[in-house]
Amino acid sequence: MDSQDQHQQPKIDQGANVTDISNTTAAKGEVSQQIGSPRPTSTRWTPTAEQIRILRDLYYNYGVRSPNAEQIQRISARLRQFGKIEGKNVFYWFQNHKARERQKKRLASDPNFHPTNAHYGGMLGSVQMGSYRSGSVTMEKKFTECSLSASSSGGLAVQRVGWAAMDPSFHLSSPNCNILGNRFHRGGNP
Amino acid sequence: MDSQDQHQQPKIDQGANVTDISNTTAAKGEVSQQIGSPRPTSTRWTPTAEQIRILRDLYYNYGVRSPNAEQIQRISARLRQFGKIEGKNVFYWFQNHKARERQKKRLASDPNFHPTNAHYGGMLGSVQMGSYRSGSVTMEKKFTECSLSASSSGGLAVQRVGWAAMDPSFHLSSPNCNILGNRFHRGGNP
DNA sequence: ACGATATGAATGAATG
DNA sequence: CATTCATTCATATCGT
Repeated sequence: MDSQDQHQQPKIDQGANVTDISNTTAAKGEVSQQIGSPRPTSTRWTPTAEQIRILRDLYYNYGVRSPNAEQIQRISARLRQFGKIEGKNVFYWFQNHKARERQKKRLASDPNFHPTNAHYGGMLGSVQMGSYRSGSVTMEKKFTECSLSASSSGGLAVQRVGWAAMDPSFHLSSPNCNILGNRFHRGGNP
Repeated sequence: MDSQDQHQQPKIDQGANVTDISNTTAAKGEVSQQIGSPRPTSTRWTPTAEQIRILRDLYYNYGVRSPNAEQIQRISARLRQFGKIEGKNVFYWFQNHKARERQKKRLASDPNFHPTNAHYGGMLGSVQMGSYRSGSVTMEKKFTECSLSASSSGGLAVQRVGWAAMDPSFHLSSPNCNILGNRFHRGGNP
């Protein structure tokens, strides 16, 4: 949310772009709206079958996981010929795809992994963080710049952890210093 | 700029999930900590509407982008009256907001020309502090002393990090006083 | 029609 | 600063 927008919800505008859906493939979840629809349906990008196919191909057959801005540009440009799409859609797609794949893996290997969006407790045992995670996981945590505001050398103090140095309360939950080490590196992604 | 980023406003309650119970991170003490809680109180900061409003105001109307430690302290102190918050939250907020605004540009459907010196006006209808980089690519001036002094002004409204609040004429002008004691490196992005 | 699920979008928190 | 990861919210879509 960057724009100073505050509006929302009942908004179903969207310029109703073309987004031609040529063939009526409708294989699976093919889009099916727009085309001069009196009601501006759809608020979010609904990938076409071709777009998904290509994205998957890039992901699985070409190992694309986190394309950079340039790649995203190229990819989205290419996919645009199959329907409306923006760079952020591609960005989110890879982001989500990777994350969910990883999540699924964790879920599979870890019997006691948080139920994410569970509708009601599925998990028992009030676990939270710390422990388990067998395999090749690294609890890697570095205390690199833990040394609060070294000095103003050069005129600009290290902005890193700037707040840590300035917050008097600073109670055991400082990010970089991370005494809690709440970050477990994801088990290598295949 | 068709992005209608929103969410998290329709529900003033916010953060409350269907099955979620008493979230309301708002103006309440809210005892965090999980400890056998049926719902592990989220560990991360969930900004209230007021807090976001103020942050955005600082960002867009006052050009605050990378507040330093003192400023972060003041800002968080001010925001604290609307809900639990720490300095790091403010720090990250600005950090993320800025980064995402930039990223959005990079992922925008149109190819940006990088940089050399062209400042590509984007979609910001807001101030976006101009470009007073006056020739020198690197003007590393620090205006740290520029801030502060406000303390008893506003009261009800935002305290506005001082300087800016004192001069009405500055409204939407150039926050030259920049809280950011920044350094313009790599002429490309403002 | 729902309810469940899949997935797009947003964003707090970190890391490099 | 930019990149990445984790979580969560919001919906489109599908199943029954």
